[in-house]
Amino acid sequence: MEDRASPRLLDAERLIQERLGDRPLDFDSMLAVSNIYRAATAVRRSAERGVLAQFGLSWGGFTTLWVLWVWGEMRTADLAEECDLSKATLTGVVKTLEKRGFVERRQVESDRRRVTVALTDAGLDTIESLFPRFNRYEGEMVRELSTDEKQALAGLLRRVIVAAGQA
Amino acid sequence: MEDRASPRLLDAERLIQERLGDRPLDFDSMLAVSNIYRAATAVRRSAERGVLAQFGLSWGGFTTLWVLWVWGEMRTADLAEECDLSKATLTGVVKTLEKRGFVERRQVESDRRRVTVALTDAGLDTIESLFPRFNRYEGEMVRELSTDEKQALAGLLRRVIVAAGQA
DNA sequence: CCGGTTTTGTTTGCTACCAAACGGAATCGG
DNA sequence: CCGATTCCGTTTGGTAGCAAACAAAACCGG
Repeated sequence: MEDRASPRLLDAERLIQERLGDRPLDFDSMLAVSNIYRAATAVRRSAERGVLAQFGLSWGGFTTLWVLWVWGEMRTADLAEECDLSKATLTGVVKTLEKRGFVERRQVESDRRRVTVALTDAGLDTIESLFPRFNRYEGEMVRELSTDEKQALAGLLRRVIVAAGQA
Repeated sequence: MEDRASPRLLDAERLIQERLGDRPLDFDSMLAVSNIYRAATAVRRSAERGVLAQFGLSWGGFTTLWVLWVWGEMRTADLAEECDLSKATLTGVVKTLEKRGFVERRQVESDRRRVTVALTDAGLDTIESLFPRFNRYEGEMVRELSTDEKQALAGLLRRVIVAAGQA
């Protein structure tokens, strides 16, 4: 069965194979990995331009808002973990979100090393109105896949996430 | 069939569903998209730490070297396109690669607006010895998948790339 | 208590990434 | 030719991202 939807991508992949075909390489793994990365870039760029820009948010900023919405006020370290960012990066993202008035920092009384981050009212309003739109946009980006295929894709990726984390 | 390899990921996904389950959301699309992004981050980080750091290269720097290796000397705009980066970003990446001695810029005689980028001898040596290692590492990161599954994954992602590009 | 250790978030220094503005070079219509 | 336009790569100004160094606070053994 031919992949009618993406002749250009496949052509490029074939050309690469022609150029490197005489070497003993693992093309299946190469194409799987490079397409993961390309897809992530495409998805991020599209969402940032198509939805997030209107709210003045980057992908990382959106993710942070979303995590705080789902889980509520959180300590910095846990928030970084949940957003899949280093603590250092999170400090910067939170700084930007504070500037925009979406979140606020709170000193923890019982342990003054600690800081929690929470949504402001404006942040809550924003994520409440943004997330349904974002989710519809996600649907657009994977509209070519059936429900089964979306689930299969998520499942395959889950196994890659685990394996890459251990590699 | 349960997904034994990633209980934590699935648990987190279930918790999110519990928290948002009363809203009319498209969870299949949400999980597909977020796992694409998570997998790309995992793969990039793992490769940068496990292979590229030894050569003083970032993911973007490696990609650029690789494209130049496969396709040969290229004009800036084409190189940016092939690396899936903006021209502005590519200018910076090339600057770094020049500093490291991996590539060189060349003025085009016939059109002085144009610049080409080419591998130096050091750059060629580097990519020749690096790429086989990188490719083995790619294999490690997707080791949990069979050949068929890798190809299926690449195929599904190709369709997402196209759809996201049009969304 | 008190000195050493661990924990926690921030800062520092660097690279990467983009959009938009720019400035020099080529091209095209007249 | 020449003025307007288009083309090309870089610069500018901003956010994001990491590792490593850091400072302050808490903890712990004696």
